Amino acid sequence: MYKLIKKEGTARRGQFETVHGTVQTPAFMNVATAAAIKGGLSAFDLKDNHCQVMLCNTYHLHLRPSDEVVKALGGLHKMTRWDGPILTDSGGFQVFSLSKLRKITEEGVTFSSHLDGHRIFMGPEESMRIQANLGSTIAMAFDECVENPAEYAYSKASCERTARWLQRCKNEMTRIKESGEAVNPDQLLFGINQGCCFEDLRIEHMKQIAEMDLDGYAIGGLAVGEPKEEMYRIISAVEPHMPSDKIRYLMGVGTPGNIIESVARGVDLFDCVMPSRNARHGHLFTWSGIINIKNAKYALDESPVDTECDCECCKNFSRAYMRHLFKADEMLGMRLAVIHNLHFYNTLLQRIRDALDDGTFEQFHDKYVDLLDTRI
RNA sequence: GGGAGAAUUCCAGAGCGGCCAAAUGGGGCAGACUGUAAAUCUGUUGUCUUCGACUUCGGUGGUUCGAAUCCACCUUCUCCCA
Repeated sequence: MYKLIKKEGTARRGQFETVHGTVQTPAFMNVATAAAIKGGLSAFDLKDNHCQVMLCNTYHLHLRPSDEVVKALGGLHKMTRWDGPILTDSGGFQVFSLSKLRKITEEGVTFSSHLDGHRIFMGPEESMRIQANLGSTIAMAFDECVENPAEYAYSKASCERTARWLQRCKNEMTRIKESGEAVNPDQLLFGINQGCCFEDLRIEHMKQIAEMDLDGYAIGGLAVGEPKEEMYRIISAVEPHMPSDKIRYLMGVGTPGNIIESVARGVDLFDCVMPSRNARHGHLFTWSGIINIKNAKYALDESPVDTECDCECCKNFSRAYMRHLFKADEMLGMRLAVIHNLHFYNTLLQRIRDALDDGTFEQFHDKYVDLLDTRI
Protein backbone atom coordinates (compact mmCIF):
# COMPACT_ATOMS: atom_id res chain seq x y z
CA MET A 1 0.00 0.00 0.00
CA TYR A 2 1.21 3.48 -0.82
CA LYS A 3 2.21 5.88 1.92
CA LEU A 4 3.03 9.48 1.13
CA ILE A 5 5.98 10.68 3.23
CA LYS A 6 6.64 14.14 1.94
CA LYS A 7 5.78 16.52 -0.89
CA GLU A 8 7.78 19.26 -2.57
CA GLY A 9 5.43 21.08 -4.88
CA THR A 10 3.69 18.31 -6.80
CA ALA A 11 6.64 15.94 -6.39
CA ARG A 12 6.05 13.07 -3.98
CA ARG A 13 8.37 11.11 -1.73
CA GLY A 14 6.72 7.94 -0.52
CA GLN A 15 6.88 4.23 0.00
CA PHE A 16 4.92 1.35 -1.39
CA GLU A 17 4.48 -1.80 0.65
CA THR A 18 4.04 -5.19 -0.96
CA VAL A 19 4.32 -8.78 0.22
CA HIS A 20 7.72 -8.89 -1.48
CA GLY A 21 9.08 -5.81 0.24
CA THR A 22 8.75 -2.06 0.47
CA VAL A 23 9.59 0.17 -2.46
CA GLN A 24 10.98 3.61 -1.75
CA THR A 25 9.49 6.04 -4.25
CA PRO A 26 10.07 7.62 -6.64
CA ALA A 27 11.52 4.39 -8.07
CA PHE A 28 12.70 3.00 -11.35
CA MET A 29 11.85 -0.58 -12.26
CA ASN A 30 14.51 -2.56 -14.13
CA VAL A 31 13.16 -4.28 -17.22
CA ALA A 32 13.67 -8.04 -17.49
CA THR A 33 11.23 -8.76 -20.32
CA ALA A 34 11.83 -12.50 -20.57
CA ALA A 35 12.76 -12.93 -16.90
CA ALA A 36 16.33 -11.82 -17.49
CA ILE A 37 17.99 -8.49 -18.02
CA LYS A 38 19.20 -8.46 -21.61
CA GLY A 39 22.96 -8.20 -21.66
CA GLY A 40 23.57 -11.09 -19.29
CA LEU A 41 22.43 -9.90 -15.87
CA SER A 42 20.67 -11.98 -13.24
CA ALA A 43 18.51 -11.05 -10.28
CA PHE A 44 21.66 -11.00 -8.17
CA ASP A 45 23.16 -8.34 -10.43
CA LEU A 46 19.99 -6.31 -9.99
CA LYS A 47 20.33 -6.62 -6.23
CA ASP A 48 23.96 -5.52 -6.39
CA ASN A 49 22.95 -2.46 -8.39
CA HIS A 50 20.18 -1.27 -6.06
CA CYS A 51 17.24 -2.30 -8.18
CA GLN A 52 13.99 -2.19 -6.20
CA VAL A 53 11.49 -3.69 -8.62
CA MET A 54 11.97 -6.06 -11.53
CA LEU A 55 9.60 -5.90 -14.49
CA CYS A 56 8.76 -8.91 -16.64
CA ASN A 57 6.50 -9.30 -19.63
CA THR A 58 3.35 -11.38 -19.78
CA TYR A 59 3.31 -11.81 -23.54
CA HIS A 60 6.94 -12.92 -23.83
CA LEU A 61 6.76 -15.35 -20.92
CA HIS A 62 3.45 -16.73 -22.16
CA LEU A 63 5.16 -17.61 -25.43
CA ARG A 64 8.33 -18.88 -23.83
CA PRO A 65 8.62 -20.85 -21.60
CA SER A 66 4.82 -20.43 -21.11
CA ASP A 67 3.15 -19.30 -17.94
CA GLU A 68 2.21 -22.90 -17.07
CA VAL A 69 5.88 -23.80 -17.00
CA VAL A 70 6.68 -20.76 -14.85
CA LYS A 71 3.87 -21.75 -12.49
CA ALA A 72 5.17 -25.33 -12.38
CA LEU A 73 8.57 -23.93 -11.45
CA GLY A 74 7.00 -22.08 -8.55
CA GLY A 75 6.51 -18.67 -10.16
CA LEU A 76 8.81 -15.90 -11.32
CA HIS A 77 10.36 -15.25 -7.92
CA LYS A 78 11.50 -18.81 -7.44
CA MET A 79 12.60 -19.21 -11.05
CA THR A 80 14.65 -16.01 -11.26
CA ARG A 81 15.77 -15.94 -7.61
CA TRP A 82 14.56 -12.34 -7.35
CA ASP A 83 12.97 -11.90 -3.94
CA GLY A 84 11.81 -8.30 -4.32
CA PRO A 85 8.68 -7.01 -5.96
CA ILE A 86 7.99 -7.98 -9.58
CA LEU A 87 5.64 -6.11 -11.86
CA THR A 88 4.36 -7.89 -14.93
CA ASP A 89 3.32 -5.89 -17.92
CA SER A 90 0.04 -7.16 -19.27
CA GLY A 91 0.85 -7.65 -22.92
CA GLY A 92 -1.00 -4.44 -23.66
CA PHE A 93 2.08 -2.74 -25.01
CA GLN A 94 2.46 -5.51 -27.57
CA VAL A 95 -0.94 -4.44 -28.92
CA PHE A 96 0.97 -1.34 -29.90
CA SER A 97 4.45 -2.61 -30.74
CA LEU A 98 3.31 -5.66 -32.74
CA SER A 99 0.85 -3.48 -34.61
CA LYS A 100 1.53 -5.15 -37.95
CA LEU A 101 0.65 -8.57 -36.55
CA ARG A 102 -2.59 -7.97 -34.70
CA LYS A 103 -6.35 -7.61 -34.78
CA ILE A 104 -8.30 -5.89 -32.01
CA THR A 105 -11.90 -6.68 -31.05
CA GLU A 106 -14.04 -6.12 -27.97
CA GLU A 107 -13.07 -9.55 -26.71
CA GLY A 108 -9.36 -8.93 -26.97
CA VAL A 109 -6.47 -8.98 -29.37
CA THR A 110 -5.30 -11.60 -31.82
CA PHE A 111 -1.56 -11.47 -32.32
CA SER A 112 0.80 -13.25 -34.58
CA SER A 113 3.63 -14.59 -32.49
CA HIS A 114 6.84 -12.75 -33.27
CA LEU A 115 8.65 -16.06 -32.82
CA ASP A 116 6.91 -18.32 -35.31
CA GLY A 117 3.86 -16.43 -36.53
CA HIS A 118 1.23 -18.64 -34.88
CA ARG A 119 -1.95 -16.92 -33.82
CA ILE A 120 -2.37 -16.00 -30.18
CA PHE A 121 -5.47 -14.58 -28.59
CA MET A 122 -5.14 -12.43 -25.52
CA GLY A 123 -7.87 -10.51 -23.75
CA PRO A 124 -8.24 -9.20 -20.20
CA GLU A 125 -9.04 -12.63 -18.75
CA GLU A 126 -6.15 -14.35 -20.53
CA SER A 127 -3.73 -11.67 -19.39
CA MET A 128 -4.90 -11.97 -15.78
CA ARG A 129 -4.65 -15.76 -15.84
CA ILE A 130 -1.14 -15.63 -17.27
CA GLN A 131 -0.04 -13.03 -14.73
CA ALA A 132 -1.58 -15.11 -11.93
CA ASN A 133 0.48 -18.07 -13.12
CA LEU A 134 3.61 -15.95 -13.26
CA GLY A 135 2.96 -14.95 -9.66
CA SER A 136 4.09 -11.37 -9.96
CA THR A 137 3.67 -8.90 -7.12
CA ILE A 138 1.84 -6.44 -9.33
CA ALA A 139 -0.26 -7.30 -12.36
CA MET A 140 -1.01 -4.64 -14.93
CA ALA A 141 -4.44 -4.33 -16.50
CA PHE A 142 -4.71 -5.39 -20.13
CA ASP A 143 -5.03 -2.20 -22.15
CA GLU A 144 -4.62 -0.85 -25.64
CA CYS A 145 -1.71 1.51 -26.09
CA VAL A 146 -2.83 3.70 -28.97
CA GLU A 147 -0.25 4.96 -31.39
CA ASN A 148 0.46 8.65 -31.78
CA PRO A 149 -0.91 10.57 -33.51
CA ALA A 150 -4.38 9.02 -33.35
CA GLU A 151 -7.84 10.15 -34.39
CA TYR A 152 -9.98 11.53 -31.58
CA ALA A 153 -12.85 9.17 -32.30
CA TYR A 154 -10.60 6.13 -32.33
CA SER A 155 -8.86 7.23 -29.14
CA LYS A 156 -12.18 7.71 -27.42
CA ALA A 157 -13.51 4.31 -28.46
CA SER A 158 -10.25 2.62 -27.55
CA CYS A 159 -10.19 4.34 -24.21
CA GLU A 160 -13.73 3.23 -23.39
CA ARG A 161 -12.86 -0.33 -24.38
CA THR A 162 -9.75 -0.20 -22.19
CA ALA A 163 -12.02 0.87 -19.31
CA ARG A 164 -14.33 -2.11 -19.94
CA TRP A 165 -11.30 -4.38 -20.16
CA LEU A 166 -10.14 -3.06 -16.79
CA GLN A 167 -13.38 -4.11 -15.14
CA ARG A 168 -13.00 -7.55 -16.70
CA CYS A 169 -9.40 -7.71 -15.41
CA LYS A 170 -10.59 -6.92 -11.92
CA ASN A 171 -13.37 -9.48 -12.09
CA GLU A 172 -11.06 -12.18 -13.39
CA MET A 173 -8.41 -11.48 -10.78
CA THR A 174 -11.03 -11.73 -8.04
CA ARG A 175 -12.25 -15.00 -9.50
CA ILE A 176 -8.73 -16.46 -9.67
CA LYS A 177 -7.92 -15.45 -6.11
CA GLU A 178 -11.17 -16.96 -4.86
CA SER A 179 -10.43 -20.16 -6.75
CA GLY A 180 -7.20 -20.53 -4.78
CA GLU A 181 -5.16 -21.10 -7.94
CA ALA A 182 -3.09 -17.92 -7.81
CA VAL A 183 0.65 -18.33 -7.31
CA ASN A 184 0.58 -15.07 -5.37
CA PRO A 185 -2.76 -14.67 -3.52
CA ASP A 186 -1.79 -11.10 -2.65
CA GLN A 187 -1.21 -10.03 -6.24
CA LEU A 188 -1.99 -6.35 -6.81
CA LEU A 189 -3.71 -4.81 -9.81
CA PHE A 190 -2.84 -1.48 -11.43
CA GLY A 191 -5.14 0.25 -13.89
CA ILE A 192 -3.83 2.15 -16.90
CA ASN A 193 -4.94 5.56 -18.06
CA GLN A 194 -5.17 6.08 -21.82
CA GLY A 195 -6.56 8.77 -24.11
CA CYS A 196 -3.69 9.58 -26.42
CA CYS A 197 -2.85 13.30 -26.33
CA PHE A 198 -6.41 14.46 -25.73
CA GLU A 199 -6.70 16.00 -22.29
CA ASP A 200 -10.45 15.59 -22.00
CA LEU A 201 -10.27 11.87 -22.82
CA ARG A 202 -7.39 11.41 -20.43
CA ILE A 203 -9.16 13.16 -17.57
CA GLU A 204 -12.49 11.47 -18.15
CA HIS A 205 -10.84 8.06 -18.30
CA MET A 206 -8.76 8.77 -15.22
CA LYS A 207 -11.81 9.83 -13.20
CA GLN A 208 -13.59 6.69 -14.31
CA ILE A 209 -10.83 4.25 -13.27
CA ALA A 210 -10.05 6.19 -10.08
CA GLU A 211 -13.42 5.05 -8.78
CA MET A 212 -12.47 1.40 -9.14
CA ASP A 213 -10.25 1.34 -6.05
CA LEU A 214 -7.22 -0.27 -7.66
CA ASP A 215 -3.85 -0.81 -6.01
CA GLY A 216 -2.10 1.68 -8.25
CA TYR A 217 -2.63 3.86 -11.28
CA ALA A 218 -0.52 4.00 -14.39
CA ILE A 219 -0.34 6.49 -17.20
CA GLY A 220 0.17 4.56 -20.42
CA GLY A 221 0.40 5.48 -24.06
CA LEU A 222 2.97 8.23 -23.62
CA ALA A 223 6.51 8.50 -24.97
CA VAL A 224 5.31 6.89 -28.16
CA GLY A 225 6.53 9.56 -30.54
CA GLU A 226 4.89 12.74 -29.27
CA PRO A 227 7.10 15.71 -28.29
CA LYS A 228 8.09 15.60 -24.63
CA GLU A 229 6.22 18.85 -23.96
CA GLU A 230 3.02 17.03 -24.99
CA MET A 231 3.82 14.24 -22.58
CA TYR A 232 4.39 16.67 -19.71
CA ARG A 233 1.19 18.50 -20.60
CA ILE A 234 -0.81 15.26 -20.38
CA ILE A 235 0.79 14.21 -17.10
CA SER A 236 -0.02 17.58 -15.55
CA ALA A 237 -3.58 17.40 -16.83
CA VAL A 238 -4.21 13.90 -15.47
CA GLU A 239 -2.30 14.14 -12.19
CA PRO A 240 -4.93 16.11 -10.21
CA HIS A 241 -7.43 13.35 -10.96
CA MET A 242 -5.21 10.49 -9.78
CA PRO A 243 -5.99 9.25 -6.25
CA SER A 244 -3.36 10.85 -4.02
CA ASP A 245 -3.27 7.83 -1.70
CA LYS A 246 -2.27 5.47 -4.51
CA ILE A 247 1.02 4.96 -6.28
CA ARG A 248 1.36 6.53 -9.76
CA TYR A 249 3.30 4.80 -12.48
CA LEU A 250 4.35 6.41 -15.78
CA MET A 251 4.82 3.51 -18.15
CA GLY A 252 7.82 3.20 -20.40
CA VAL A 253 9.48 6.48 -19.42
CA GLY A 254 12.13 7.48 -20.02
CA THR A 255 15.26 9.57 -20.30
CA PRO A 256 16.79 10.85 -17.05
CA GLY A 257 15.37 14.29 -17.89
CA ASN A 258 11.91 12.79 -18.52
CA ILE A 259 12.02 11.10 -15.13
CA ILE A 260 13.08 14.23 -13.25
CA GLU A 261 10.41 16.26 -15.02
CA SER A 262 7.75 13.62 -14.34
CA VAL A 263 8.65 13.29 -10.66
CA ALA A 264 8.16 17.05 -10.48
CA ARG A 265 4.66 16.43 -11.87
CA GLY A 266 3.75 13.85 -9.23
CA VAL A 267 4.82 10.48 -10.67
CA ASP A 268 6.19 7.78 -8.33
CA LEU A 269 7.18 4.88 -10.50
CA PHE A 270 8.93 4.38 -13.83
CA ASP A 271 10.25 1.72 -16.13
CA CYS A 272 12.07 1.95 -19.41
CA VAL A 273 14.14 -0.21 -21.72
CA MET A 274 16.35 2.74 -22.50
CA PRO A 275 19.12 2.16 -19.94
CA SER A 276 19.51 -1.50 -20.88
CA ARG A 277 18.94 -1.25 -24.63
CA ASN A 278 21.09 1.83 -25.07
CA ALA A 279 23.79 0.22 -22.96
CA ARG A 280 23.85 -2.71 -25.35
CA HIS A 281 24.35 -0.20 -28.15
CA GLY A 282 27.20 1.58 -26.38
CA HIS A 283 25.33 4.65 -25.12
CA LEU A 284 26.18 5.22 -21.49
CA PHE A 285 24.60 7.67 -19.08
CA THR A 286 26.88 9.77 -16.89
CA TRP A 287 26.39 12.67 -14.49
CA SER A 288 27.84 14.92 -17.19
CA GLY A 289 25.65 13.68 -20.04
CA ILE A 290 25.46 10.74 -22.43
CA ILE A 291 28.52 9.23 -24.07
CA ASN A 292 28.83 6.76 -26.95
CA ILE A 293 31.62 4.53 -25.73
CA LYS A 294 32.28 3.31 -29.29
CA ASN A 295 33.47 6.75 -30.40
CA ALA A 296 37.11 6.92 -31.50
CA LYS A 297 37.84 9.66 -28.99
CA TYR A 298 37.74 7.11 -26.15
CA ALA A 299 40.39 4.79 -27.62
CA LEU A 300 43.06 5.96 -25.17
CA ASP A 301 40.82 7.40 -22.44
CA GLU A 302 41.90 5.76 -19.21
CA SER A 303 39.28 7.46 -17.05
CA PRO A 304 36.20 5.51 -15.93
CA VAL A 305 32.91 5.85 -17.78
CA ASP A 306 31.75 8.14 -14.96
CA THR A 307 34.04 9.38 -12.19
CA GLU A 308 31.03 9.84 -9.87
CA CYS A 309 29.82 6.26 -10.31
CA ASP A 310 30.75 3.32 -8.10
CA CYS A 311 29.34 0.50 -10.21
CA GLU A 312 31.37 -2.58 -11.11
CA CYS A 313 32.25 -1.04 -14.47
CA CYS A 314 33.35 2.37 -13.25
CA LYS A 315 35.17 1.10 -10.17
CA ASN A 316 37.38 -1.23 -12.18
CA PHE A 317 37.63 -0.37 -15.86
CA SER A 318 38.52 2.45 -18.22
CA ARG A 319 36.60 3.97 -21.09
CA ALA A 320 39.37 2.75 -23.37
CA TYR A 321 38.88 -0.84 -22.23
CA MET A 322 35.10 -0.52 -22.57
CA ARG A 323 35.49 0.85 -26.08
CA HIS A 324 37.77 -2.03 -26.96
CA LEU A 325 35.26 -4.57 -25.59
CA PHE A 326 32.51 -3.03 -27.71
CA LYS A 327 34.62 -2.84 -30.86
CA ALA A 328 35.78 -6.42 -30.32
CA ASP A 329 32.19 -7.50 -29.72
CA GLU A 330 33.02 -9.04 -26.38
CA MET A 331 29.99 -9.90 -24.22
CA LEU A 332 31.69 -8.41 -21.18
CA GLY A 333 31.43 -4.92 -22.66
CA MET A 334 27.68 -5.20 -23.00
CA ARG A 335 27.22 -6.68 -19.56
CA LEU A 336 29.30 -3.97 -17.89
CA ALA A 337 27.49 -1.29 -19.88
CA VAL A 338 24.08 -2.57 -18.79
CA ILE A 339 25.27 -2.80 -15.19
CA HIS A 340 26.48 0.77 -15.43
CA ASN A 341 23.31 2.21 -16.94
CA LEU A 342 20.99 0.41 -14.53
CA HIS A 343 23.20 1.44 -11.63
CA PHE A 344 23.04 4.98 -12.97
CA TYR A 345 19.25 4.97 -13.21
CA ASN A 346 18.83 3.43 -9.76
CA THR A 347 21.26 5.99 -8.35
CA LEU A 348 19.42 8.77 -10.17
CA LEU A 349 16.21 7.79 -8.40
CA GLN A 350 18.06 7.50 -5.08
CA ARG A 351 19.37 11.03 -5.54
CA ILE A 352 15.89 12.23 -6.41
CA ARG A 353 14.57 10.66 -3.19
CA ASP A 354 17.42 12.20 -1.20
CA ALA A 355 16.68 15.60 -2.70
CA LEU A 356 12.99 15.23 -1.82
CA ASP A 357 13.93 14.19 1.72
CA ASP A 358 16.15 17.27 2.00
CA GLY A 359 13.67 19.59 0.33
CA THR A 360 16.18 20.36 -2.42
CA PHE A 361 14.46 18.68 -5.34
CA GLU A 362 13.89 21.93 -7.20
CA GLN A 363 17.63 22.66 -7.25
CA PHE A 364 18.31 19.07 -8.29
CA HIS A 365 15.79 19.42 -11.11
CA ASP A 366 17.30 22.66 -12.37
CA LYS A 367 20.82 21.29 -12.31
CA TYR A 368 20.20 17.96 -14.03
CA VAL A 369 17.00 18.01 -16.07
CA ASP A 370 18.74 19.01 -19.32
CA LEU A 371 22.31 18.06 -18.49
CA LEU A 372 21.67 14.33 -18.14
CA ASP A 373 19.95 14.07 -21.52
CA THR A 374 22.73 15.86 -23.37
CA ARG A 375 25.05 14.00 -25.71
CA ILE A 376 28.68 14.76 -24.97
C1' G B 1 65.97 -23.67 -66.11
C1' G B 2 60.79 -24.30 -68.58
C1' G B 3 55.51 -23.23 -68.37
C1' A B 4 50.75 -21.13 -66.51
C1' G B 5 48.19 -17.50 -63.91
C1' A B 6 47.41 -13.11 -60.95
C1' A B 7 48.05 -7.78 -59.55
C1' U B 8 41.16 -3.40 -58.25
C1' U B 9 39.54 1.76 -53.75
C1' C B 10 41.48 0.20 -45.66
C1' C B 11 40.90 -5.58 -46.27
C1' A B 12 38.56 -9.59 -49.02
C1' G B 13 36.49 -9.65 -53.63
C1' A B 14 33.13 -8.50 -58.21
C1' G B 15 33.83 -5.99 -62.69
C1' C B 16 36.40 -7.97 -68.43
C1' G B 17 35.66 -1.49 -73.95
C1' G B 18 31.26 3.36 -72.62
C1' C B 19 25.41 2.70 -67.88
C1' C B 20 32.51 2.65 -63.11
C1' A B 21 34.64 6.64 -58.21
C1' A B 22 33.88 1.16 -59.40
C1' A B 23 28.90 -4.47 -56.94
C1' U B 24 28.90 -7.23 -52.35
C1' G B 25 31.02 -8.56 -47.54
C1' G B 26 34.17 -7.07 -43.72
C1' G B 27 36.58 -3.18 -41.26
C1' G B 28 36.46 2.18 -40.11
C1' C B 29 33.59 6.65 -38.81
C1' A B 30 29.00 8.48 -37.05
C1' G B 31 23.69 8.41 -35.83
C1' A B 32 19.00 6.30 -33.91
C1' C B 33 16.82 3.72 -29.78
C1' U B 34 11.42 5.77 -24.12
C1' G B 35 5.37 -0.39 -20.65
C1' U B 36 12.19 -4.68 -25.51
C1' A B 37 9.86 -8.69 -32.61
C1' A B 38 16.19 -4.59 -30.92
C1' A B 39 23.66 -7.87 -28.91
C1' U B 40 19.15 -4.25 -33.59
C1' C B 41 18.53 -0.61 -37.38
C1' U B 42 20.27 3.69 -40.39
C1' G B 43 23.82 6.83 -42.76
C1' U B 44 28.66 7.32 -44.46
C1' U B 45 33.56 5.50 -46.15
C1' G B 46 39.09 8.54 -53.30
C1' U B 47 39.97 14.23 -53.26
C1' C B 48 37.80 19.13 -53.41
C1' U B 49 33.42 23.85 -51.17
C1' U B 50 27.30 21.52 -53.02
C1' C B 51 25.39 20.95 -58.22
C1' G B 52 29.63 19.41 -60.11
C1' A B 53 34.72 19.02 -61.00
C1' C B 54 39.21 16.38 -60.52
C1' U B 55 42.79 12.14 -59.72
C1' U B 56 42.29 6.50 -59.28
C1' C B 57 41.99 -0.07 -60.51
C1' G B 58 50.95 -2.69 -59.82
C1' G B 59 54.45 0.55 -63.38
C1' U B 60 55.52 2.62 -68.30
C1' G B 61 54.08 3.10 -73.10
C1' G B 62 50.38 1.96 -76.89
C1' U B 63 45.41 0.75 -79.59
C1' U B 64 40.56 3.43 -79.40
C1' C B 65 36.05 8.88 -79.99
C1' G B 66 36.37 6.29 -75.14
C1' A B 67 40.48 1.60 -71.16
C1' A B 68 40.03 -1.09 -64.42
C1' U B 69 38.63 -3.85 -68.85
C1' C B 70 42.50 -4.78 -75.29
C1' C B 71 48.17 -4.89 -76.73
C1' A B 72 53.65 -4.58 -75.49
C1' C B 73 57.35 -4.41 -72.07
C1' C B 74 58.78 -3.95 -66.86
C1' U B 75 58.02 -5.16 -61.53
C1' U B 76 56.07 -8.32 -57.82
C1' C B 77 53.49 -12.62 -56.30
C1' U B 78 51.24 -17.63 -56.82
C1' C B 79 51.05 -22.37 -58.96
C1' C B 80 52.84 -26.45 -62.16
C1' C B 81 57.05 -29.14 -64.59
C1' A B 82 62.40 -29.90 -63.90
